Amino acid sequence: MDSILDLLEINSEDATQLYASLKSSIQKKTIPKGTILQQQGEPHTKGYFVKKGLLRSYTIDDKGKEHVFMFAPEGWIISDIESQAMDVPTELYIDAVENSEIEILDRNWLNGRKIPPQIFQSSGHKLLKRIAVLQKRVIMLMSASAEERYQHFLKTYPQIVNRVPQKMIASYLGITPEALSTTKRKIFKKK
Amino acid sequence: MDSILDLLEINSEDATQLYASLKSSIQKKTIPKGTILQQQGEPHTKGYFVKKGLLRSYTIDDKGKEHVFMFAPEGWIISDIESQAMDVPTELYIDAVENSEIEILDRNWLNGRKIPPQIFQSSGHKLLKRIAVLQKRVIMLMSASAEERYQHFLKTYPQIVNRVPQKMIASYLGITPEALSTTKRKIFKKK
DNA sequence: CGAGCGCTTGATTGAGTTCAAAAATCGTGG
DNA sequence: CCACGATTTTTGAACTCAATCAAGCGCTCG
Repeated sequence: MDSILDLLEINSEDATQLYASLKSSIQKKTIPKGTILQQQGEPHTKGYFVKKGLLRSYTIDDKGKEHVFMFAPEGWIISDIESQAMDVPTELYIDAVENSEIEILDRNWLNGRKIPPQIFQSSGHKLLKRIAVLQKRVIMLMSASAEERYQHFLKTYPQIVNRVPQKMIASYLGITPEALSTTKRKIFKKK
Repeated sequence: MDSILDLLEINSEDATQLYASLKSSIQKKTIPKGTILQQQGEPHTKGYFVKKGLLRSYTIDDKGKEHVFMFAPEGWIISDIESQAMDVPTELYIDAVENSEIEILDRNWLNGRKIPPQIFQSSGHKLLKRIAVLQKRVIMLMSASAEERYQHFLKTYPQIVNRVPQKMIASYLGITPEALSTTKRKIFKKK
């Protein structure tokens, strides 16, 4: 686990609101597909608000294997919350899956001092939602088969399914691309 | 840590304020080992602050298998954040692993309306930490072997290891009790 | 003090991985 | 806009780790 900011997923309405309160420290950027915004080991994580395009965060384990932690389409913020909350170097890479327009929030973007209470309060609810998503993910990883996980992913992230390579979805689900391919064939046969 | 109020790490003035806003809904209880506080399917979750003892939350999947989601020793609050944030019936059972003294917070305990903004802000950091823990857990579940997970659990929760049955630890790690037994044997042989 | 629960051990099974290679798709330059 | 090389996806076979099934041991607590 590299950074705490990557963990945060908030929706576009709230992100827009938050943006207004932070604009002084915001830096806009247009980046091509494949751009790496942050790498494992960097001392601090930043927040990346996606105006257009798609980012993802992921770790690379000691065997060199990638594990996608989250995707962030338009209107989302992606960051490494663990790095931020625990004040440790980030464990997460963040890169662009598509050509993207982003706004970079400085490393204190989630720091209470910078954010007006009423907005923090509303973003507090976002934190709860983020916890809810992670809770569900943990339960899925512990108890669900590859097929169940994929079905759940289809339901939960229909807007992402067709925009990212299969191998990244497989990585998000915690299985190999080969296993995902087999799973899809099995699902298709059922129908 | 004597009370829920201490968990929020707030000064006495704020504490008094918060206490006033919450006391109507706090209910103290002493419960024996095995008491089930909340069951899957109940429309609302509550918050349980552990003064003494140990609680856990878990799901039971369609094959009847238990999956421990978290443990809560002294000073922790346990609840179903997903149920609360998404306003859906709870998926989690919560019960007592040991005889425990608890304070029960009504189902709106995390609701911003009830809590003064400056206090909510301080608890915001706690939410971030909780997200950080879940982030780590997801990454462990995706990338680590049974042995690595167990080693990580030993490091992270030394205060819990000797207080809960092996089968619950196995369940928390996402493996069977048999596999945990084998894993421990392997670790022991190494030394 | 014995019945049941929890832990361990071993044998078998199975879902998913690894490895290899072919088929499909993508993207870039001419 | 096409063509060709690179990347991604699929398919298949062999293998691996943990799950399942089954049996025995040892504690505890009723």
